[in-house]
This record gives sequence, C-alpha cells and structure tokens, in this order.
Amino acid sequence: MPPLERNKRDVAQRILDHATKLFARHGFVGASLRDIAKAVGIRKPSLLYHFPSKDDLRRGVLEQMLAHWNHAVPRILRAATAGPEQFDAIATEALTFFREDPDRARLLLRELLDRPEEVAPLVAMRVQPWSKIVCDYIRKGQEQGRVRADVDPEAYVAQVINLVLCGFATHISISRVLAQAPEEHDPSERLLREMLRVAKSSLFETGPAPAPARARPAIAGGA
Amino acid sequence: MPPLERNKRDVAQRILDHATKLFARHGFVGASLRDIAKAVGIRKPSLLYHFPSKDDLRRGVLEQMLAHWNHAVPRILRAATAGPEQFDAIATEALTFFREDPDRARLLLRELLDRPEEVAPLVAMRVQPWSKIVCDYIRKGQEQGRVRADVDPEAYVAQVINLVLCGFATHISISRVLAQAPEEHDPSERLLREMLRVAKSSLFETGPAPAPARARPAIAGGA
DNA sequence: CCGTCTCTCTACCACTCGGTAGGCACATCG
DNA sequence: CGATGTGCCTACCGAGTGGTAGAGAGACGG
Repeated sequence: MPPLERNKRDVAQRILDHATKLFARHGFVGASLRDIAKAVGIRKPSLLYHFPSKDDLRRGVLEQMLAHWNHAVPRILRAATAGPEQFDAIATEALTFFREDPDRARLLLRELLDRPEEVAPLVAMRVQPWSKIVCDYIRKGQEQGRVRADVDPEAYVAQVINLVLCGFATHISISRVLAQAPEEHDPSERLLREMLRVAKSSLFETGPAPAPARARPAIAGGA
Repeated sequence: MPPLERNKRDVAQRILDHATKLFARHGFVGASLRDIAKAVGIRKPSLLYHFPSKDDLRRGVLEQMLAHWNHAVPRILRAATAGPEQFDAIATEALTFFREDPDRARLLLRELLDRPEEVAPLVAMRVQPWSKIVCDYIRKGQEQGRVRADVDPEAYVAQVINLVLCGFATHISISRVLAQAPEEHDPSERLLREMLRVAKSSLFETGPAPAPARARPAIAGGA
C-alpha cells in the first residue's frame, strides 16, 4: 500500500476515533463537525473530504464499533463452547468489549435512544449469533437441571444487555448516586462484580456464594 | 386562585409536559424551542415568557419528574415496611413510576448521559432514602439467612436501577433485537417479567421456580 | 371608563450549524 | 520537466438556533 493511501486511511481512522468519543460524550447533534475536526487537528472541510456528510460520519462510527464487536464475537463464541464453566468465560469476553472503551456503551445507548428504527436492526444482526448460542446454552442447561427452569432465555439476554449497556454508560453517575468515588474509565470494581453476580445468580439455582449455614450438594454451573 | 393565574399555571404545565416528551425523544439539543412551542400551540416568545431560557425549561422538566418521583416514594416506602413478602410490593410500586410514562426513563437516562455532574447529585438526593430502606432490608435479610450472603446491597440497587432505566428507555429497540413485536408504550410483558425475575432471583437463595426434581425446604422470601 | 397588568404575538438579532466553492501546496508519474 | 490528482485550506452560503424588542389584545381594579 503506497504511503499516501495509508496516510489517508490514517486520517480517516483518527476522525472516526475522535468522532466516536465526541458523539458518545455529547450526542450526535451535540457534537459539531468543527469540534471533531479541531480534535483531529484539521479544518472542517478537510473532514468533509473524508466523510461527505455528518450522517456518513455517524454511520462510519457505528459501523466501526459494530466491526469491533464482530471482531470480539469469535473469542466470545470460543468461550461459549469451551468447558462446563462457560458462564464466567462468556461474561468476561463480552465485558472486555465495553471495558476496552466505555464510550462504546454510551454511543450505542445514545444511538438506540435517538434512532431505534435504524439502529435496532443493525445491532440485532450482530447480537443474534451470540445471543442464539447463549439461549441454546441456557435451554440445554435447563434440560439438564443446571439452569433455573424459570429463566426466559431471550428475555434474560435482553436484561443482561440492559445491565451492561446502562452500567458502563452511566456508571459515573450511578456511583455518585451511591456516594462512591467514581473512577476514571471503568465502573468501580464493586459495581462490576455485582453486575456479574446478578447476571449469574439469576441464571443458576445456586450462586458461588459461600452458603453460610446449610451445606448443599454442589451443582455444575456454580463455582 | 383567580382563573387568570390558574390559566398561567395551566400553560406552564402544558409546556412542561410537551417539553418532557420532546426532550426524552430527541434529547435536549435535538428538541428546539420552536418545536416545543408548536406542540403546545403557542409561539416561541410566549414559551420564553413562562420559562426565561431553554435551560430554565430543562431544569423545570427535571424538577417536575423528580417531584413526581417524590410523590411516588411514600407508596414505595409503605410497601417496603409492610409484610415479609416485601419484594414484589416494592418492585411493583417502583416500576409503576416508569410504566406510567416511559419517557421518564428516557429523559433521566439522557440527562445522566449529558450532564452527569449536575444530574447525579439531584437524582442521588431523591433515590437515597428509598435505596437506604432497601439496603437495610437486604442486610437484615442476610442476617436472617433469607437473602443471599453474597449480595452487595448498594451495588445491587445500582444494578436494579440500570435494569429498569435501560429496560424502559430502550425496550422498543431491545424487543427488535430479540425479534419480538414491539408494543407501544410498555416493555412487552415478557421482558418485564424477566426483569423482575432477574432482580428477585439474584437476591434470594431460591426463586419462585418450581424446582423440577429435587425438593428443598422452602425459605422465606421466595414465593 | 380608564389605567394597569398579564399574556401573546410579529419582527428581528447574533450566532452556530452542516455543507460548498475554489484555490494552493505537494506528491506522483509520464 | 510538466501534467495530473490528492488532500488541506480560507471564505462563504442558507438554514435554523436561542433569545430580545416592542406592540397589541384582553382581563382586572379604581
């Protein structure tokens, strides 16, 4: 690839990155092309040379994020077909995607709020292969008695998505609501641990809790 | 109260209502004063007569929503100090607030995304009395062995807030992700039921599930 | 009946927005 | 070397924004 073309891709990439951050922080209408261009270090018409319109830029940002997700899915699916202790593996892989950059959660949430008709099908396409695996896993676990019988697989997946999306998007605010010291990028470990615990313990009959008094036969799926 | 003054309050109220809806749907920057005025049926300067600036209107909208929440809290607290089967009562009362008008969840989520520094303390003030009751209830339940020992009360409350907020704000999109028929205002009953189930079963050792094979001594707290 | 006060209106303002026109520097290639 | 084309720039545009000025219609109190 000639250096000139590489440079072009490089600038486009930097535009996408800064646009992602500013769209996530201030919303699509709240982030102006001037601000984005300034963050990149160029002028607005130069930005419009790479992305012919603001809406093109928005779609580019969304596509890049979904592409990143696509890139993460194989790792998640591999975790999903590994061993019997699949839950933690799946959860860890899926959370990594948002831990890498919490702006992804903010951006996605904003897009779902602003343009549900357009964004929902796009997201659905990317989420379904993964959610299908999880649902199958849940149903099989239910047949084997490992997973609670009252779990509604698809609806459960939706709740976990809510949990993660909102958790990463608003953790700073939520931390303050609980009068905790907010951390810079990640939700505090405490909130993240509880997020996982809620997701897990609502799935299996018993969680990894050290049941204080009464001993109970260990069931596959708990730690 | 003279009819003239009542009319003034009436117009201000209609402005607040329409502004709530439009802010929730399109965001603060995305909803223009002209659009809001048009929805009310007046002109923009008339709107600015009642609310001197757009930011005043925003604060008014937020305050009204928090006031509505304040109005709902006594019912919730009453439910919280009723009987042993408190969970369903608390949950129902709290959910009613958002079921009445899902725009409340959307508005709150948007404000938390846009202005965490300003909104978080406001919300914290309103949520803390309620969350404190819930946390005390959880801790007492843990001492009595009714509630799972591994629950982190404050963090658990945060997760439930995430679940509800995101669930009501994006349920249309999430429904489509799961390829369900979206309903007009409420999340589909199926999603709502699972939301409650996740919150409840992650709190108590056993849920209301008809444990299929192995019988187990009933523990207070489950249904 | 007349002055005052309340509320709404039309007309306008400065400003920012997304987007365009056209020129300039430079790298590439025949 | 000149021709071509790429990528960035300054300058500008119309549209829409939040907000203001000031006039007019109608209710109220003396």
